[in-house]
Amino acid sequence: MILPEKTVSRLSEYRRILLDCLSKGQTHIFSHELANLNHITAVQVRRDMMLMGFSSMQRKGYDIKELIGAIGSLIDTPDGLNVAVIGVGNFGKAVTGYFRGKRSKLNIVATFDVDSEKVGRVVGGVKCYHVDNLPKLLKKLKISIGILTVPPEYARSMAEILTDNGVKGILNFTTVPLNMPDHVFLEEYDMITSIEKVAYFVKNHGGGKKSFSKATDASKQ
Amino acid sequence: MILPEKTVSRLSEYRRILLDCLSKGQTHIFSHELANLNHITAVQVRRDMMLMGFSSMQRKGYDIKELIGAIGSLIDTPDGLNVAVIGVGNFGKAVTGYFRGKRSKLNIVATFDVDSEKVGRVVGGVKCYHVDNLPKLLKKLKISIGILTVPPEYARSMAEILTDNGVKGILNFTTVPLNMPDHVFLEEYDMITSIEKVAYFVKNHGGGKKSFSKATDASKQ
DNA sequence: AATTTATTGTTAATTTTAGAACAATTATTG
DNA sequence: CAATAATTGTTCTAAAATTAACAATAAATT
Ligand SMILES: NC(=O)c1ccc[n+]([C@@H]2O[C@H](COP(=O)([O-])OP(=O)(O)OC[C@H]3O[C@@H](n4cnc5c(N)ncnc54)[C@H](O)[C@@H]3O)[C@@H](O)[C@H]2O)c1
Ligand SMILES: NC(=O)c1ccc[n+]([C@@H]2O[C@H](COP(=O)([O-])OP(=O)(O)OC[C@H]3O[C@@H](n4cnc5c(N)ncnc54)[C@H](O)[C@@H]3O)[C@@H](O)[C@H]2O)c1
Repeated sequence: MILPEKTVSRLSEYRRILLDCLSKGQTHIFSHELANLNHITAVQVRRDMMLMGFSSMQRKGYDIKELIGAIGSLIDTPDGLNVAVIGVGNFGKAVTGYFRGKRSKLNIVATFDVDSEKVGRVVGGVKCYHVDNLPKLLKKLKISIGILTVPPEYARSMAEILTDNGVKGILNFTTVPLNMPDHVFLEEYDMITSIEKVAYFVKNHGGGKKSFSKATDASKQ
Repeated sequence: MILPEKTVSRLSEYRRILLDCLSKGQTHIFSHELANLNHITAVQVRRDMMLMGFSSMQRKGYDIKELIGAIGSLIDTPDGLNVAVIGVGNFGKAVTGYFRGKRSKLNIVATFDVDSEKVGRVVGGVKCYHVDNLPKLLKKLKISIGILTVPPEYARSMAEILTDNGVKGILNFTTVPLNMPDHVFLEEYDMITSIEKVAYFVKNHGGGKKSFSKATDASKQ
């Protein structure tokens, strides 16, 4: 049974927060606590738990370790997935460095570039190869996820190489919207859109979302 | 009248694409063309146009220049908004460099850090100041948007300084969810969440969104 | 051990977002 | 200039996401 995209995003966020709680020695957490830490509502948390088929001992809150495990068993692949970063300029390098070691089940196993300054070196902690080797290495290293951080004009051709060589998911940071075959999951993000959204609401609202200040479940703790 | 967040995001994306079309000498565009370039449906485009109160000469498509202007008049502030980046490590530097010059109405006027290697220098094309000067300079430079790229442990305190000194919108790239007063618009993004979403769907679906392959409006052109 | 309190799981209601359908309109064609 | 074709604006419908409401349950309190 497949979970909604929004729920999956939240599970990832829950896990980040739960790991933090765990490292501080906390063992259980109530729905409204997890909600507060994430700035969402407790109902939403409980609903997500329900969707993923997770339940707690009533009145004790959710067992943090178990919950982390449950989220992991949904998101992670037991043997991990291999990831490649294509284009390691300023942004690609920052991304690579940021990911490294963050999730043991997602391994950035190679980066690719055309720049002879980078090819053959270690960039952001990972070996950089020339893009000419991309098709070969994608298969050899069993890479199933690609992160695109090349200049916009190369986005389409690189995406094609990825999908032609077994990649099943792409995280596209270029400004070029891609059109992927149905069997490839595509996630796109452009921070210009984010900042323009902020700008719009700063301009038209003096900042601030809606005006949610209702007294519900969520205002507890 | 306030537009839905999703519509605002799309307007930003439309503008990016339209600017590209304009630079290629195109003067008009049909709803289905704009939709195809963005990989959404034509209805959605027309609906967004309706929401923003924009209309075309029927049968000629939308006037690209006019549309860009209309989007600008909604998103942009005539005199522009000033933006600050807090924390110019790998990621902050990449972000600063990426934004610079991308939108003339959003000016990154200062960056802030604690590292003496950076303070006083120009980082990513913008002067870097010591965070100690943050309160003073936020007011002096009339900064209304802050981009947070500091290490997680400083996110909360930096956000507080921002909101205490007139900032009305925050783009938070740290892994710490923030709790903002109602009058501040907050946008958060973490790429770990994005990649884990990709991982989930690669694992549970062999990639691929839903399975939308219906013959509608959108399949034209 | 009865009563109160806190918290969950779930259903129902609401809101938000997207899609389908189609009449109205304008260009193009014969 | 009538008929046809293409495209929009909008209404009506559908789906997705969120929130509210509440019964069920288990702990805590008396
Ligand atoms: N989505 C976002 O939020 C965001 C933020 C910053 C940058 N970006 C995008 O990321 C991309 C890179 O930005 P940047 O600031 O790092 O630019 P950059 O110029 O610093 O880096 C681009 C890198 O790609 C390499 N490259 C060029 N052609 C290539 C190819 N065919 N195959 C592999 N590598 C190739 C270059 O050698 C360079 O190292 C751009 O498309 C930019 O728009 C996106
Ligand atoms: N959201 C994302 O997609 C994403 C991606 C990469 C990094 N990040 C986040 O961005 C942040 C920075 O990441 P990075 O890779 O650039 O790390 P980094 O260590 O390279 O940079 C951090 C910078 O912040 C400076 N700094 C430290 N304390 C400060 C303070 N109190 N005020 C101002 N500046 C201060 C440091 O001197 C350094 O220059 C982290 O929180 C990281 O989690 C987010």
